Amino acid sequence: MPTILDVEKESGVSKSTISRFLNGKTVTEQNRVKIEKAIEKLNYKMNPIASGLKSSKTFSVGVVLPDITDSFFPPIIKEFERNMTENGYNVILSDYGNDPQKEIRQLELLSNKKIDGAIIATSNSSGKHIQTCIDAGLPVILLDRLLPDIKCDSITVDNFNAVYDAVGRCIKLGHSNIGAVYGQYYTDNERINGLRKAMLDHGIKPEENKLLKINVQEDSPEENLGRLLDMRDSPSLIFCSNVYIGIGALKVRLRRNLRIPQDVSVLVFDDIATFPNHDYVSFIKPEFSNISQPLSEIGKYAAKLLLERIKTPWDSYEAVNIELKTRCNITASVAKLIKT
Amino acid sequence: MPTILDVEKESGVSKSTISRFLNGKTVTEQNRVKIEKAIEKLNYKMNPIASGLKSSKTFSVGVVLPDITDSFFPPIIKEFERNMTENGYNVILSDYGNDPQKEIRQLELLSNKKIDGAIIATSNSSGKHIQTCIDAGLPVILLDRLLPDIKCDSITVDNFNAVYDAVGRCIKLGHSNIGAVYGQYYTDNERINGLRKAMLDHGIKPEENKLLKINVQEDSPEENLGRLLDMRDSPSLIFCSNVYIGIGALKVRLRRNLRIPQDVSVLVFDDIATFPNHDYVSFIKPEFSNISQPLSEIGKYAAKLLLERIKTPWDSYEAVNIELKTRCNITASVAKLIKT
DNA sequence: GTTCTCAGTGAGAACGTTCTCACTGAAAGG
DNA sequence: CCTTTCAGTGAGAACGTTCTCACTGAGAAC
Repeated sequence: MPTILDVEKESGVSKSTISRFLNGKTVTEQNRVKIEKAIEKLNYKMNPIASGLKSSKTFSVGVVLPDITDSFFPPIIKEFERNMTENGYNVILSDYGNDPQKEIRQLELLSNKKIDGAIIATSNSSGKHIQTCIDAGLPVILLDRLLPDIKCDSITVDNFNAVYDAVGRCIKLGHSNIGAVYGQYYTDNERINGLRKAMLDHGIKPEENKLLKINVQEDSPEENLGRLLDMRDSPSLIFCSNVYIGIGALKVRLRRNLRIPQDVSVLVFDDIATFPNHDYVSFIKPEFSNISQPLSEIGKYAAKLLLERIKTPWDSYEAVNIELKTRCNITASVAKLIKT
Repeated sequence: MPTILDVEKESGVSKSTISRFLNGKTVTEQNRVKIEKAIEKLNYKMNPIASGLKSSKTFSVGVVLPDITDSFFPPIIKEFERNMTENGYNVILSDYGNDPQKEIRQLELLSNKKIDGAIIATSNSSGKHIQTCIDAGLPVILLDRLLPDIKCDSITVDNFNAVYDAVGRCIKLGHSNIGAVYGQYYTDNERINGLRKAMLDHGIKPEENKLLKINVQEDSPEENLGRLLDMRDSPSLIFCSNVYIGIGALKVRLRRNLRIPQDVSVLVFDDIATFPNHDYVSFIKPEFSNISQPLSEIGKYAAKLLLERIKTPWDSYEAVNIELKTRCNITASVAKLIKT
């Protein structure tokens, strides 16, 4: 492999000037020609390891996730990677398998590896490990949640307001007896609080026994949806706070042969068919009303912000939260109980 | 950040010995204690960039894919990453968006980045870019396909034999009027050839007008499945050579309200519900008979083989193909036309 | 007791860049 | 015409490791 010293010999231009040229600084026209000719002739490629040693930049960034087989992440990663690659960065993938302890270890490993930045979908409610990175000058961006006790950039969607608005629209259609099944995560919590607030602001008292919290890893969404349906005073509208529960609703619909929205109206957070090769649901009519997240956008903005942070010295910015808009699609799955 | 020289001063042991200790060579007990104490005290972490400069090892490997949002890949990547991480390697993700030209560029970028190895699901039928890497001493492992003209390790499943056997079983159940819809990829080709051979070996001449090749990006699987169903002498068994087409079959079943297997028998290559949060199909009875690929295993063996190749000097091995076994599950979706 | 072996050691070169700093010479300013 | 400026230059140090090589000294072999 030819080195910059070979190019120096071949071109007759000093390695300092060659290095400058390679890093985009201006050199005289005649030197540019000489250098380019020599590089071409030798098929010289700069060695990024040697380059990184002095500059302590690796042009690699980390992506730390709980589970890449969760359909939420691939579209985000795809767009993130595309944007980072376009800017000369590589993306290192780190799946911590939903293990909060492993998450901490993985982030530390990446940090020791001298990555230039990272995005992380954390499962720890404490952000100590993240704060450590930031303090060490490593830019980190939080994905899909906030950690109130640390100063850290984040990309989220407006879970609270999205549900607040969507449920508000359903209430205006006449629904007041509202139930929900929701999961154990940060986002589920935000969403269900949006629902509560919407009800309260419309003068409806949420019935807590109709808001069922489940552990999506352990509990069955279908079973809990069934409990709502089997109540004496069963809800006219059921909100499913994530895709797992939405799919539960789909199963219940088919199993019980439910008529939607005659028997019950349904509102789901997330898209049920996210994967291009798994869209075997959208044609079942009526589609569920849903709130869909701009997954590619999340990846895009994560890349954009991270690139900015990498450029800027660590102490000269305030942490920001980029809150992206969801898209709400109320379909025939929500009954109009009153004329509008 | 403390360096090895700080540890040298603190411990009184020379940096050579410290380096040896850090790389797992034996040092005397007393030196070990001194070094460990100094490292602990200074919170020293080895700088992998500096280390990589001399040793030209980055402990990073690449994963080059056409599309990470294809549900086929995440389970593979997950297991691959887990195994590589356990062995101290990082995984760099590179999604080339189904663009063969970009694939070549991305692999070259990774190669220039001095990764230690790579796995690639190629979309190029020529392996020139891969051969270039191998010749340069960079181990590359092919995923899910073979390239006959280059000497390269690969991990595949036994597409041909899996279909050969499965179709053979269907034929023994009495099916002889067999149709198929298949895609444009290498694997589709292997599979459909397995089908052809199975028919021929049972003395049945495949009717080529019932073996419909489609471009899964452009053509509609449903439409083509419909064409088979609408034939005067329509097949008693339809083989779908991949998950996209299998989902097409699912849609057709629901749209046309087909009775399976009374109206037609179905055999699908791949699992329809691969994603943990997308299993809203398996409960529709009868499940489609299918051939499922051991995705985690693919990731595991890819990691195993790649680690081996990284250890071994490039010219001392013969390229191998690891062909993993699929699992065939013939359900009630294939009618028994004759008593067995 | 003398030689041989060999695991363990430390000094210093090497890896291939970037960075620092002093220098050059042409253009600008007086 | 003389000073000032400043973009561009090249020599050599620096980055933090690993590698090479000559050396040590304890135990084995004779």
